[in-house]
Amino acid sequence: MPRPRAFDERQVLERAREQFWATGYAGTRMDDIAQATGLGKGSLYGAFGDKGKLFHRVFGDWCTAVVEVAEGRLAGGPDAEALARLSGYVHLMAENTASDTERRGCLLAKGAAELAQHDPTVAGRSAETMTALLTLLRTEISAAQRHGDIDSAADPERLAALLLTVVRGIEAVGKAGLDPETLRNIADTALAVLPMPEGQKRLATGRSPAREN
Amino acid sequence: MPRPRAFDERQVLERAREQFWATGYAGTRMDDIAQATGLGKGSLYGAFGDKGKLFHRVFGDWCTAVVEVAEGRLAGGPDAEALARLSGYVHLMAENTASDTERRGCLLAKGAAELAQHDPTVAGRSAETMTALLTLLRTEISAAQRHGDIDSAADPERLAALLLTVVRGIEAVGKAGLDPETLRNIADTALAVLPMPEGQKRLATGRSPAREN
DNA sequence: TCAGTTGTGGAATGGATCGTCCATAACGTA
DNA sequence: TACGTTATGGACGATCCATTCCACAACTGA
Repeated sequence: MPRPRAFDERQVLERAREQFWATGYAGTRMDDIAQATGLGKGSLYGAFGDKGKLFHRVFGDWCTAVVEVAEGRLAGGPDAEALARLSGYVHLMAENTASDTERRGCLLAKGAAELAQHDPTVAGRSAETMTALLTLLRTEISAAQRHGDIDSAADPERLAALLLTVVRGIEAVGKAGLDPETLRNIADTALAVLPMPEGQKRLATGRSPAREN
Repeated sequence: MPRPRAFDERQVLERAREQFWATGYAGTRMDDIAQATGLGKGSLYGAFGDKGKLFHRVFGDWCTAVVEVAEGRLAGGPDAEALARLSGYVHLMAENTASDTERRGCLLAKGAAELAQHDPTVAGRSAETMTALLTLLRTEISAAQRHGDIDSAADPERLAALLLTVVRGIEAVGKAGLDPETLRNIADTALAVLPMPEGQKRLATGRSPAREN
């Protein structure tokens, strides 16, 4: 009956995300998005509402993706490899920031910085994302403790919060201008200082540690 | 000869900072600043140039203040108290974010997130600030190592980068919505995991540690 | 007291931007 | 094939905002 849409919604959202990511919410014009997607303004507004709704959609999808990446790296697997999974995740996040030569940073951080204060939707979604990441990290830390790779006297909740803070902090100091090599070192160091069980030797925190994956 | 200014420049900058802090760069209008300071637009532009220059001024002052706070807490003092100074600093930063009920975050992070990508002045100034903080932290960590409060096998440069990341990360996850109590715990945990010298008992990382100042 | 210089503040300007509107196009169904 | 419904996209209106302009005020040195 009706005329069907001539565009792929996912693709449009992708282009819109690129724009918001590159120039922030206030800094991107709807005309930019129209141009980038090839859509006319009428179609854009007809399909997504207004600028705010479109951003919420993009922001929400991004948050979902952030959690999915973490799930892909962390969730599931034998306890014996839990520490390796944690290490892989933290290093992956550091590498993402280190290789972000355009200094775009993370849309989650950027959006939260710009809008969380005044936009309850953004604030709520970012908070949800944080707690989801916390849960994933805590689960993995508990697994590593069961296998004896992390001191079981430590509170997994607290270590999870610390690792989350380091991951998000790497993003922040990266955007603030620290060089890629330093960012990678931070990931190393954060993993190296995790408390080992009594009597077990801790990983190197010295000047030339072999980077273990 | 000329007519003297009828306003206090410092005070005007303070009000302008409040505005930029509250609503970001793109989000604040020059009219807002004119209203907040009581100045007319002519005076504002005559005294500070344009919006960009005014923001650079405010941003620069903020960065200076951030470093000064760190210097006040960290620089100087006996080696025996170096670890306590580090602890005080990290906890102070956590407390700042924890008590920021308006979720304004830090202007340094906010400004860098919004502008660093496209504004070399902001990018440069924030990078300078990071390296200044790194230097302060490294010096203090070395002092604590001399006194035997931190394992001297650890690289002070790396530990400093880790602590800086934690401090900036607390700011980030705070803005993202983690609750104040968690933020305070993160500061505790970050200090607790610092490597102790061989054979010395590490601080508690367990579930109910006494918060030492 | 007067002249010259700079500060003041609000009106005016010019450009940019969000969102709407509408004539037209494309599709499925009867 | 004709019709109803939705999509399309570019022009348009209204608003907003940074910056300039200008008439006037305040001050100092001569």
